[in-house]
Amino acid sequence: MRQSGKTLKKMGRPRGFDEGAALDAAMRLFWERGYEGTSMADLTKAMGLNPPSIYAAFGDKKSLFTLAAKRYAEGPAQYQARALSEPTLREVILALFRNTVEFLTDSGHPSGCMTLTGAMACGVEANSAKEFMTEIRKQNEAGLKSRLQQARKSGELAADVNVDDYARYLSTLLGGLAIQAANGVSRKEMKRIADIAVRHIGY
Amino acid sequence: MRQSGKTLKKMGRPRGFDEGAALDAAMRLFWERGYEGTSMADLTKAMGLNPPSIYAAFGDKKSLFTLAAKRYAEGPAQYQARALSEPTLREVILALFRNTVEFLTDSGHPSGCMTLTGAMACGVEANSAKEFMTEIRKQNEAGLKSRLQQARKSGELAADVNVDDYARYLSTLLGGLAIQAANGVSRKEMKRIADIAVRHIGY
DNA sequence: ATATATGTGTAACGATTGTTATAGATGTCG
DNA sequence: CGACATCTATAACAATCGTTACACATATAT
Repeated sequence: MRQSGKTLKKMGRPRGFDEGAALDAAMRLFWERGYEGTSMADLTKAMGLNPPSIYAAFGDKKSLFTLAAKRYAEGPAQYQARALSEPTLREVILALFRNTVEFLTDSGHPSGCMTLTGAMACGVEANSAKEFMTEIRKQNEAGLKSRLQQARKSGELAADVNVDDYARYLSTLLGGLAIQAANGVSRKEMKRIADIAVRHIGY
Repeated sequence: MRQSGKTLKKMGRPRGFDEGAALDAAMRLFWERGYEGTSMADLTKAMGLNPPSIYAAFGDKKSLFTLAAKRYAEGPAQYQARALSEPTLREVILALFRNTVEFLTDSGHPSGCMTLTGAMACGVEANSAKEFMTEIRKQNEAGLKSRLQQARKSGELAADVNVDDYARYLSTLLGGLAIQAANGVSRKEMKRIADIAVRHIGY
């Protein structure tokens, strides 16, 4: 349907903008605010285009989001694929974690993973709702932390263990399970994941 | 401001609905579809109330969401607090994972954790976007899995390790890090989480 | 140059968003 | 029984949503 480089038939007026750059702007916006949190008005502003140009080049909003997501998967998200190409398994796993941490906290792009934030909607409007959810998660982590401190005093937890870090680590595992649930993983499968987790922890 | 039980001044027409039940309906809806994915029209239908009744009893949409979220934290989400009250640390951690898996996959309520899904918007409209994000996450996990299979053939990974489960486990950890990023955890802190993770795995 | 095909800009579309004004119903209190 | 206070229902509000009709600009092809 679409053909931008070659001259096949009668050409009309050529496109006056860089499709890649426009798509990048859309990607960043979806990445930051999620699908529902990003309006076409926001997009027109960020992409520097008027609605008809967007619709002509990328289709409707859903289609634009899909294109932006593909660009994300084939671009910024390649840090994972790079890790997988390390020679040994040990290096793969170390690189996986190293790259992930680096990517998630890189200031060069919206922080976080678009596969989460892109669905975690947040127009400026809904920001307070999102923040409140974050607060609840932090409270849970705080509860866990104080329980760990208690265990430390009772000697159940070695004194050289950093309680903050360990609470965050456990929180990370539990939060990861919530994502697996969002992925549609079954209870049986999740139990096996949890089994591996507690086994590796040492319980 | 509000007073429902006691008779203090002149009373007017009493409320014709159960506030708790109405709030439960709102909670379920937000839990399933997120803040932005749930419209006031949806809420009026699910709660069986007309807009003015909702606004009089719970305030505006933001306020209603906050009340619903509190109800969630103090109700269904107490599974975590219950785990923390186990006598020993070992039991705490085992219960934490057991309860979490059970809760996340319980068919008695919307699956997943509201602190994620409540912010992960999805009106029916945006569902395809969310599903596409899930698909990307699954593809990443699949890539990881095939890399593990390769490692297994080369002997780096013990033959008795279930590759599916192990891939999901690593995915869980990495996804959990993405949530930590959404929580606003710093790079330095995330590195320490990752250190604990790889140490426990054995690398 | 003329015809044609495509892109761009403006301005509007109907639908839905969250919210509220208004009128009527229904209870409690003096 | 009124007088009053509150709740309920209908219907509308302005604003924004995603989307498109229309007119005009700008390129290629003959």
